[in-house]
Amino acid sequence: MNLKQLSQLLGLSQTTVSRALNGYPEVNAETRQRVLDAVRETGYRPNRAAQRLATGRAGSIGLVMPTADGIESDVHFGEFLAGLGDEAVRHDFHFVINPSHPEDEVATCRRLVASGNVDALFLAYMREKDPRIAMMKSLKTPFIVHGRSIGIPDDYPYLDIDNTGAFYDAARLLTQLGHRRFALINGPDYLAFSVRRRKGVARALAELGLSLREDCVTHAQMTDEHGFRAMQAFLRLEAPPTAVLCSSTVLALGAVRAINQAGLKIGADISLIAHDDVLPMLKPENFMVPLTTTRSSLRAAGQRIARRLIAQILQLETLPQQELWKADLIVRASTGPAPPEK
Amino acid sequence: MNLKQLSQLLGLSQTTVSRALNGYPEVNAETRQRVLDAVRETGYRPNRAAQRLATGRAGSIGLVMPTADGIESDVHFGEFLAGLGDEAVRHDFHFVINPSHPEDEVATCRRLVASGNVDALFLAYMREKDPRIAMMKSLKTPFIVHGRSIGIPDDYPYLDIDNTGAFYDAARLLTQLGHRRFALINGPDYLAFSVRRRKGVARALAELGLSLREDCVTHAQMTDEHGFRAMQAFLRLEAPPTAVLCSSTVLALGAVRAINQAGLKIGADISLIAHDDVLPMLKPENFMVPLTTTRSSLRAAGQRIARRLIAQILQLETLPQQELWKADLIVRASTGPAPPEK
DNA sequence: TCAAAAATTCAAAGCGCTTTGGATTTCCTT
DNA sequence: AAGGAAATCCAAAGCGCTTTGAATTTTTGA
Repeated sequence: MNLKQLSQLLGLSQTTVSRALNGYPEVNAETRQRVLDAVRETGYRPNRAAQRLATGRAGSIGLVMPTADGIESDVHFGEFLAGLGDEAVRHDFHFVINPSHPEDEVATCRRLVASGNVDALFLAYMREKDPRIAMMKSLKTPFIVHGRSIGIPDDYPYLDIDNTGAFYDAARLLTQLGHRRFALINGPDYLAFSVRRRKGVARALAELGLSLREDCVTHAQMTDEHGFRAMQAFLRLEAPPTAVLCSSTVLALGAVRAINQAGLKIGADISLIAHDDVLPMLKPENFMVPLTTTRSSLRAAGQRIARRLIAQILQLETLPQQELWKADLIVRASTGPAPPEK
Repeated sequence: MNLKQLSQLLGLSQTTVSRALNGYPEVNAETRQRVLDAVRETGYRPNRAAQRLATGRAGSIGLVMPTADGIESDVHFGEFLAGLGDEAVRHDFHFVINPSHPEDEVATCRRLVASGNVDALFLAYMREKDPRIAMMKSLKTPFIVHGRSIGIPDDYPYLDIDNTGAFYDAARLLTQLGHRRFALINGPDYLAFSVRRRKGVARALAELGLSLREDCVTHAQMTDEHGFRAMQAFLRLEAPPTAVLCSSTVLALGAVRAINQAGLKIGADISLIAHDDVLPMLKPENFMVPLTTTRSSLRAAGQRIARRLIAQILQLETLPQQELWKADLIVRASTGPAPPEK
């Protein structure tokens, strides 16, 4: 069943049927209803290839996967992709997934856009002064950044969470509980979100005239292993921290183990707050001691980004160009008053 | 630059140029060379949408992502996808990534095929008697299975590794080293590869009249955490195993930690072999004690599957319908003679 | 009531590629 | 040298949709 057959069936021209389906105003309401009914009955689905050819739109979104050591197998990536896919499938949008070496990202993006196979690009894993942004702004292809760069103006479309705010709030909760010795188990130091989270913690401490000690911060891939090692190192310090923040529940997993192993009690000897991307496989409430978290769903972000990207391509609706989501601070049992000084 | 312009430039018809580019025989070798040279010079790239419309092929591959708890964030997924993408991008193929609840996979696959948006489907996470296979065979859309089901005939296109053989070989190495008490830290029990790996170990033991004790096998998501807990449990047994097999280096990570924590020496007190998917972020040779592994690159599998899928769609070349890759057994320091009985 | 404006609808021209069915040339045989 | 086969190349017809420019019908205003 194609447009021609459908229009013959209805005794209308292809033009009218096409317009009825695509929401153009110059078509009688009654006629439109007839068309929609016929579509439902016949199960007509427009041929995407023909639409793409006629409109010049590719109907797909490009994403460049950084394929370096320690990045490509990011646990968080699958979850985000699930969100993206969820929304994209609803609009029959495709993906072009282009693996690339991280040093080559700019060129890969450029090539992908030039290929004409995508009509929007998705960017993530932002770094400081990320060169991809200037490059994309020089092209006319729409794009959205997940996260934000640092050190360049925020005048591009992005969706980010308020990392600074989230970690400020978390650290603030802990200072209010009397904690003074802090540690942060963070993501890679070249990624912008890590920088912001660190800044959030530092700010909360600065309000009390404190600062984050250099040996109480670690930066690395967000793996369980990293969490474990980092926590072990902290516990070996002269005056170990009593308040620890983790950039991911994956990191927290390792940290918790190290704490238990040291015979300390979470929420009493040590308070812990982790950032929760809402990975279904790792729920903070299922930890032995339920974790206090700053929460923001990665999957929801994926959906929203797909939605905005698609809206922009189809010029359906005007969604905000920049969004900064606040993370929820969820207090559970892993945070408690600072232990008395010995 | 489009076909028309290119052909005018060359003083040829569109037909001839098209044929020259698509490798048809009825074109003079010299003419073809002229065309190819012109393409290089002008940078002409055929419009994919037009090709798709003309040929009726969608130019994309569908993949249904299981989106259940503990599956979608599979660390191994990203790595596999990198392989797929790598090959697909070379042929301008797209992906349609369709998230789905696992109980709904069959219907989702069917819908995806019916949408006409994909001309091949990729299936993975095979279970016993997986219903998707019969369903796909009833349709005419090409598909490839990564892995194999169990309990139904192997008469569909697949790429699998010889899981039984790999784990048989691994276990055999250990029995030859004198080990008699075995344990297996495995993937989820409903997945076919887990079943096969267990079978491989059981077979090697059976040759010596031994069997795998029920309390020496665990099945769960392949996370560090699982590896750690499982190993801890084994070590608490009356007569702990001296030989342990892990279905993933991710599991081994946790297992190693548990062993170290118990003060035991890997390769002396306990021998360990893990299956290595060649995740760049987790190299077995970088473990404190380098790990003996059964190795098979997940990324290579992704590339190969994309290659076969695309070849089948374009009918380029005839690649084998069924491939069973042997895993390499790489002996490193984590395996040694069984310790003397006390 | 009639011309002008607004609301609907339509025919036809692409979008850029593949492919069918013929032309036209060139190459062999005999 | 002539007839037929083989080798090349071409014009034109789609593929199924969108969109332009115009035609037709309905409303509106004076």
